[in-house]
Amino acid sequence: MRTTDLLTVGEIARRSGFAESAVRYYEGLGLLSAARTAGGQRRFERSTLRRLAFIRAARNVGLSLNEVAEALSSLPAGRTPTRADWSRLSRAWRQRLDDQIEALTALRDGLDSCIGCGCLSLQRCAISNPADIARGGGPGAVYLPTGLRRDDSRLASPSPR
Amino acid sequence: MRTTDLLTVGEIARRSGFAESAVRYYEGLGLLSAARTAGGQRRFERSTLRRLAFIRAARNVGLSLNEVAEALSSLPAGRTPTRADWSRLSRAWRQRLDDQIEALTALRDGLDSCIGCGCLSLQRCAISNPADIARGGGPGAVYLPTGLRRDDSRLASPSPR
DNA sequence: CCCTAACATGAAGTTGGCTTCAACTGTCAG
DNA sequence: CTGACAGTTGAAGCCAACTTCATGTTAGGG
Repeated sequence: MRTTDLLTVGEIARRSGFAESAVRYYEGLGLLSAARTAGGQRRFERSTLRRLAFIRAARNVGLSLNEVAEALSSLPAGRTPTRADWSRLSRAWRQRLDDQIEALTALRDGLDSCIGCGCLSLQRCAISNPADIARGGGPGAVYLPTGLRRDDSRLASPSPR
Repeated sequence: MRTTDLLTVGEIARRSGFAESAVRYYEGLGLLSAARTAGGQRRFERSTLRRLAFIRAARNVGLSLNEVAEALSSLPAGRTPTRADWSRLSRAWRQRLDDQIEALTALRDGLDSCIGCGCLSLQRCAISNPADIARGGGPGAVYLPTGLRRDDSRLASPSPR
């Protein structure tokens, strides 16, 4: 360790696998916090690496940075998160993964019948219209979890500003 | 049917659930083709609806429009696609769904050990670093199928155009 | 023949998630 | 103390996938 055990943005980037620009970007968004030297340079605590691991994992399962921020906000701001803190978050993810797997499995099983009929019917095809929910009356398809959903949510609500 | 059985962009939009702007956009990308009236207005064949169903389904399973275009290019340009044509595409999707499900399941199973240890270790955590492949030597995580991958692929290859 | 809803085009805007750039400034081994 | 390397900021750029807008044209029922 140098004078302290704090890490520069470069070290953080190298060790986490994120680009420096991404690390700075995340700090700007408040996903990370950093002390500053007298000269204004960032100095990250070691636990930042764990936070970044969390972020990467969250992105891998399809969470947006907003969702990540929300999840991270449940972690203690000051103290280093305990094992229990991380466990709580992990459990929430497990749910999300279960949801995604379930959605995809349903899609796949629906697809089997598509292959059988060669249809891709707008009205009935399970994959184009997951679980027949999409146009079932609600305001747009809401079957897939957000991370997997790519349908007319934008079309349905034109300007989500 | 009016004079012919061709559909205007408005009708296509209404029946497919896509916005008119999206339909025009897709035509611009070459995902759809349209005849033109003497006055320059688009007239779509009925099979366009099926094509759009395909597009929506593809988006739902995480394909980009580029990938959709690639898939669609395997369809006959002129004639109306046969049931066998669609079946072939559907089967390819089934593979993709299988891949996605497998990736997520692996992630989830890895997560179980995370919950056990509360770790989120950069080196070992299965969810942040799926299947311990990510930093195994290659240039970035390549475990998840493209549609689910949200890691440093961009960092690894800055401008994937 | 007229009127209006529907259509056309191209440019610009939007969102999320970063990257790149320019122009400086800080850090620290030697 | 100095020189090279690492760090700083804000603004701008980029990509996908569309949407929105302004302005002008067409289709077709009455």
